[in-house]
Amino acid sequence: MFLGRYAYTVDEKGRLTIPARFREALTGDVVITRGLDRCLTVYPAEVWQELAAKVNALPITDPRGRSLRRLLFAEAESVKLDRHGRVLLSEWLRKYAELTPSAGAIIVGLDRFLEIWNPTRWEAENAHQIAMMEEDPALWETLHL
Amino acid sequence: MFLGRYAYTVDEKGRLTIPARFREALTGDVVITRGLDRCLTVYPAEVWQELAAKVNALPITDPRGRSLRRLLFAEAESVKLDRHGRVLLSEWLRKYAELTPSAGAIIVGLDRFLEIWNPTRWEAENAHQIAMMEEDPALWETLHL
DNA sequence: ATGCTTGTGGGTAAAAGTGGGGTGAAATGG
DNA sequence: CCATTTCACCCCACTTTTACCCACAAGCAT
Repeated sequence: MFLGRYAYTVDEKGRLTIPARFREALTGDVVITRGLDRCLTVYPAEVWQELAAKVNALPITDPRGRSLRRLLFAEAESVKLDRHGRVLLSEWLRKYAELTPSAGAIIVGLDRFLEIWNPTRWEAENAHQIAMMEEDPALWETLHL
Repeated sequence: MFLGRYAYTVDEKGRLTIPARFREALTGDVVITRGLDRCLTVYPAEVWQELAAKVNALPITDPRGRSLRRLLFAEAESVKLDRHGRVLLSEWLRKYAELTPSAGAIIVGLDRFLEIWNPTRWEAENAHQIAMMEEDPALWETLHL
C-alpha cells in the first residue's frame, strides 16, 4: 500500500532514491514507464503484469488501444533498485517528466503504484485537482462510507 | 466506536498522543489524511481499505478518476502508534490543519474514525454548527433521521 | 498515601539520503 | 578484429533525519 508524497533529488547521474518505506514492496523487478499527464509511473512486477494483461486485451482495431499500448510499452524499462534503494532513470524518461538535479522530484504513492513528478508540475496538478473537486462536488460521493 | 472530544498537545517533533481509550482499535496501521474544513482525519486500516477500494475501481483513463486518486492517496500517510500511543504528523499535515505546539490539538471521535482540529478552529466550527441549526431548522429536515 | 496508568519531553543509536570514485562490460569506430 | 571510450553498476563515506528508548510529571483509583 503506497501512500504519501515525498520530495527527493535526482543526481547528476540520473539516479532517484525511492522512499525507504516503499522498498519492501519493490524487491524484485520494477517497471518504469511514461504515465499520463507528463509524469512517470513505477509498478511492482505483479501489478505491471496485471496492467499489461488488461492492455493486451484491448482490440487492435481500436485507435485508443493502439495509442495506449505505445504509450505504456514503448518506453518502459525494467530496473532493479541499487543497494541504497535508488533507480537509474534513462535520459529519455527524465526529459519526458522534466526531471533535473536542480528541480528535484516528487514521488507520490498511489496505493498500488507510484508516480514521479517534476515538483512545479505536481503543484499545478494539485491545484487542478482541488479546483476540479470544488467545481464538481458530486465526485466526492464516490468516497461515501 | 470512537466517541468524545479530547484536548492534547503537539510537541516540537510533531507528535500527537491518541486518547488511551482509542488505542485498542488502532493497533495496526493507521491512515491519516487531510479532511474537509481544514481538519485531519484518522482511519483504522479496515475503514481505509473500504475507501481505497472504491477509488481503485475508477479507471486510470478517466482524468477525474486520476485526480481523485491523487487527492486521496498523495496526502495520506500510513503510520503506527509508538509505544506511548502517539502518532507522528508530517510537517505538511500539521501546516494544513494549523497544528502547533503552542496551540495544541483537539481529537474528536466520530464513530468509525477520528478528526484532529486546531482548537480555535474547532470552537468556530462548533459555534457554526449550532448557529446553523438555530437559524434555519428546516435545513436539517432533508436529513430525515 | 501509594501504586499504576497516562501524558509529555528529550537524548541517542540506527537508518536513510546524497554524492563521488573506481571497475568491468558493452558499444563505437578505425 | 582490436583499441578506445562511454556508461552502468558497485562500493564507500559523509550528513541528516528518523525512530526507539528512557525518564519525569500528573492524574486516578484503590
